[in-house]
Amino acid sequence: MTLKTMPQKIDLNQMPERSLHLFKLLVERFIQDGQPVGSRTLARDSDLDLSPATIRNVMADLEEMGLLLSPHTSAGRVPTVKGYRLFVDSLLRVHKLNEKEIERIAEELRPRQDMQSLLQRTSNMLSDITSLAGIVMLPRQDQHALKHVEFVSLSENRILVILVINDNQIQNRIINTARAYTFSELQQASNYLNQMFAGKDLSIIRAGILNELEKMKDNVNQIMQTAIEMAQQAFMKDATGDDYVLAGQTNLMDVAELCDVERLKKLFNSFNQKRDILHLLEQSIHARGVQIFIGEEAGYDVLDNCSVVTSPYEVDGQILGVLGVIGPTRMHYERVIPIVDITAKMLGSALNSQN
Amino acid sequence: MTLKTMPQKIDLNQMPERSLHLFKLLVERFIQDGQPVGSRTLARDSDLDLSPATIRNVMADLEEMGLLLSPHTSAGRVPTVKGYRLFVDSLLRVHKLNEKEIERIAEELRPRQDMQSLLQRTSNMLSDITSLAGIVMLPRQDQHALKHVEFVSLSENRILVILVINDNQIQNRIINTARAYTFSELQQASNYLNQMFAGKDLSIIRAGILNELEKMKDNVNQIMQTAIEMAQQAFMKDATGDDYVLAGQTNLMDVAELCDVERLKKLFNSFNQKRDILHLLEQSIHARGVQIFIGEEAGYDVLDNCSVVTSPYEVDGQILGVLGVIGPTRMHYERVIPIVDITAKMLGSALNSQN
DNA sequence: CTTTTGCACTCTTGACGCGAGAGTGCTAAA
DNA sequence: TTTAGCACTCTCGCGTCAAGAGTGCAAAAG
Repeated sequence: MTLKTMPQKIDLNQMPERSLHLFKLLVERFIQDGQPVGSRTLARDSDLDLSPATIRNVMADLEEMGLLLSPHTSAGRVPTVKGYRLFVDSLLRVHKLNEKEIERIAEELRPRQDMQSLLQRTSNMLSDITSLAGIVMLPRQDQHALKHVEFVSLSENRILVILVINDNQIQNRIINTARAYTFSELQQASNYLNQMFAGKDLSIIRAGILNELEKMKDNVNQIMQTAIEMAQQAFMKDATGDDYVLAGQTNLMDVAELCDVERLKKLFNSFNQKRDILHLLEQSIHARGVQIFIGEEAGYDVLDNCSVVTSPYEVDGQILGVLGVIGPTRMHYERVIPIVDITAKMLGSALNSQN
Repeated sequence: MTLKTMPQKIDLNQMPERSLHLFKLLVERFIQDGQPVGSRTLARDSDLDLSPATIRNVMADLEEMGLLLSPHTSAGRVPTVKGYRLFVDSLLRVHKLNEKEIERIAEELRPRQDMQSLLQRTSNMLSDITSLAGIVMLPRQDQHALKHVEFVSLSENRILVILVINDNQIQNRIINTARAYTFSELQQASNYLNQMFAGKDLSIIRAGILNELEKMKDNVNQIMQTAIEMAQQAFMKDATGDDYVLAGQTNLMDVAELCDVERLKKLFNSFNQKRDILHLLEQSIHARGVQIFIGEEAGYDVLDNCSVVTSPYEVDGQILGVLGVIGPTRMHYERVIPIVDITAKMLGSALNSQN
């Protein structure tokens, strides 16, 4: 008795071929029309020539294994989270994308102005093409090689600092200074800093700056002092770009499973707070290839009835971030998975060619 | 007979004092609890000592004037759009904000890093403090005095152009060039352009550049040629910042009137498309002070059952943009109006002190 | 002339019951 | 092992019903 309730790993080889086949059919059917599917329907669908009663027996077995469950006695069955897991991991045949779709993706990911808008566009495209919500994490900031620093005086005591990082990221920061600086002072300061730090990582630069500050007590070189002071302000606080771009949230409002306003609100709120979602995305940052989170499997109860299909994207083998699609557990995985997969790859190369 | 159906202006002086009073009470009551209010309730609420029947007569009059209507025969009455109009224009007593709230606003609008984040914060604050959706239009771009231009080489044939405009806006644009430029070439080019165009408006600069291009055929000065060519690319396309920052959309999901998913979806979609909403905001850009759009009055049917309270914000008497709050028609105008009002003023001065 | 009382009427809302339909589980037969 | 038969259960839609809220109107009261 207790055995039945024990969550047990599914051993594919132990399972009758037929059961698996029927299970797959059931899941596909359910994904299609969202209704619990009953024995009769399944009997008709399957190419095997079996009576509903037989199907019922099989279904009872599958339910015992924890792959199916019925919402109530006289409804058909729906897949459980565990069922979906088995389905996507072992049963799913992924579609090939057709030429047109690939072209569409390539077109949208054409290298363009700046990274931000490329990522935005990627997210839009994902949501558009899947009719679900698209999400693209902004690149992780763990490596920032300073390419160039530049100062521009804005007013009396406000200076614009422009940092060019890794060749393709641009950061603007405004710092307030105690006194006004002349144009040439600023120029000399930036020359000095560029000479000293260009190519180095920001973390190293920070350490270096502290170092210089020490030395400075002895050294009265005005230029250096200016430069270091400004650098201090400019580099010290890290603009943590821990963030993502989300698109097509409204697509989720069509999904029948989520159409109660309370649930939607919770979901949207957690999109805004970003914390949970970021957490989830970060989990897949070191997976290689597509990863799938099903329902509240991952422990985020706002994602009940939702699945998230993710893939890291990388440039030069360096993983920069994660992108993906958020939708109902009942989504067309066979389409979504290759889309996410190919998008991640193409985004990688688009970013690469932008350098 | 036909007279009754004619939409007629309400003449306050023509209306019995008492009717107005009761009407105001009714609207306030309805705003409070969202239920159609009946004669008995209103009789209890009013300090006048009248029987429900009398109230009913008054209500019938008000309905005839088009200020009220009953959802069905045996429900109470609710204000019509016209009713709301009368209410907000003539009956409403605006609350004074208490110290704490003003402080809160001031705190959030403390001048900070860059304009973008200030506006974002303003929007968040508006939504937070009203429990509705906050919206802040990005400053109109009709005046862009070029303060400074700077070139930074990113790679072989990609150059970062930094435009500082109006002392407080920074634009980064990346342009692609046919050949690589040396550091000093870039420097000379920017010097040349700064000298020539600093302080001028972008539109004038564009004209100027075309002019120079003409002359250039004769002139073979390499520096100038480089500069003009790059400027051509950099200045020509206008980064139309026609846009806004929206916050707290999820607050609208609590609003009973909108809680059907279809309506919400439409509303959210039009937030995303931005077109309609921008249109609406632009209408109030030349109003002085707070303006209120009620329901589909303005002709945007997605805004059915919604009101938008807006106010332009300005620096040095120059109107930069519009901010406001979006909520159900049944909102606490007496609180929202002063909040929007004061926020617009404080945002103006925050932007001002940022220069 | 205004206000109130009384009353009939209308409309919503929730509860209840009912029957149809769908699907199940179990048992016994093939 | 599979199937047929059958009783059982649950949802869903529909109509009914009574309660409650609020109205409009007419006649009485002030």
